[in-house]
Amino acid sequence: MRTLIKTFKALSDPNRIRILKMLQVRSLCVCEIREILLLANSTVSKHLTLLRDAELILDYKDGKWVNYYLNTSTTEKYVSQLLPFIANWLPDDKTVQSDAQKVKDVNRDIICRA
Amino acid sequence: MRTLIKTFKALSDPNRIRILKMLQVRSLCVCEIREILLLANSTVSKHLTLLRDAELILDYKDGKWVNYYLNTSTTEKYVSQLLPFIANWLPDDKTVQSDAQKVKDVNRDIICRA
DNA sequence: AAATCATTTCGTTATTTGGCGAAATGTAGT
DNA sequence: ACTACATTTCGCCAAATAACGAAATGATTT
Repeated sequence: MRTLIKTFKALSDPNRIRILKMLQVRSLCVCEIREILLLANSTVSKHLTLLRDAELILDYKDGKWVNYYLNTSTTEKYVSQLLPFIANWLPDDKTVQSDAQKVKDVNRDIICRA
Repeated sequence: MRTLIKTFKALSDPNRIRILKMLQVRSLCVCEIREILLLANSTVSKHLTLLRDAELILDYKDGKWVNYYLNTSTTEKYVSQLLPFIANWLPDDKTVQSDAQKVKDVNRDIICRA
């Protein structure tokens, strides 16, 4: 039960859903996400920690950057069943569409100097 | 997006999940649920309102009782896809199992006099 | 080793959430 | 009409959540 609730709570915030939908396009670092969501770095970092605790995402270090990506190969039952649904949801959401375009356009080396 | 978040928020509370799992056994009135969850009537009513707003459950009046039941025929995309999963989840949860037994044993005419 | 820069952690604040009891509402049966 | 009783609504409180900026951490490059 605790795990299930943790999973649903992780999915209960629009900014975290936007993050998951952005990660469908490609893996991202904190400052790229910050730039698109227009939140503070610390806020984005917190959201990512929450998503990782729920096993919805994973990360790996790449130099000074931390890349976050969807945990599509998780052994966690709820995540493995929910992620495919989320991948197919919100195809017509304007914010999600705009986020996806920004993910394609964003250049980490320029953006993250801010 | 708003609808999706509302759905996930409705599913993000253990007492509301317990209610949904109990409703898998049969439809229930507020005081039966109150008796099993050991919460105040007003609290149960609030949870039920939230679940109904998310279209996860429906209700109908039966005399002085209001019967709540799972909205298995909803047209709402998220609910129609999530409810079947929830129905199959938590089969080994002790609380959920105990709740299910209590649902079978509970007699509305005795319980609701309290 | 020092400087730079991405990220995380910490402390604070405003809002939301889940809980209660009391009062209001609605229905059934006398 | 009155009473009984299930449910809902209201007002309140405590805990959880999402946000920020500032300070701490970790890694790369000079």
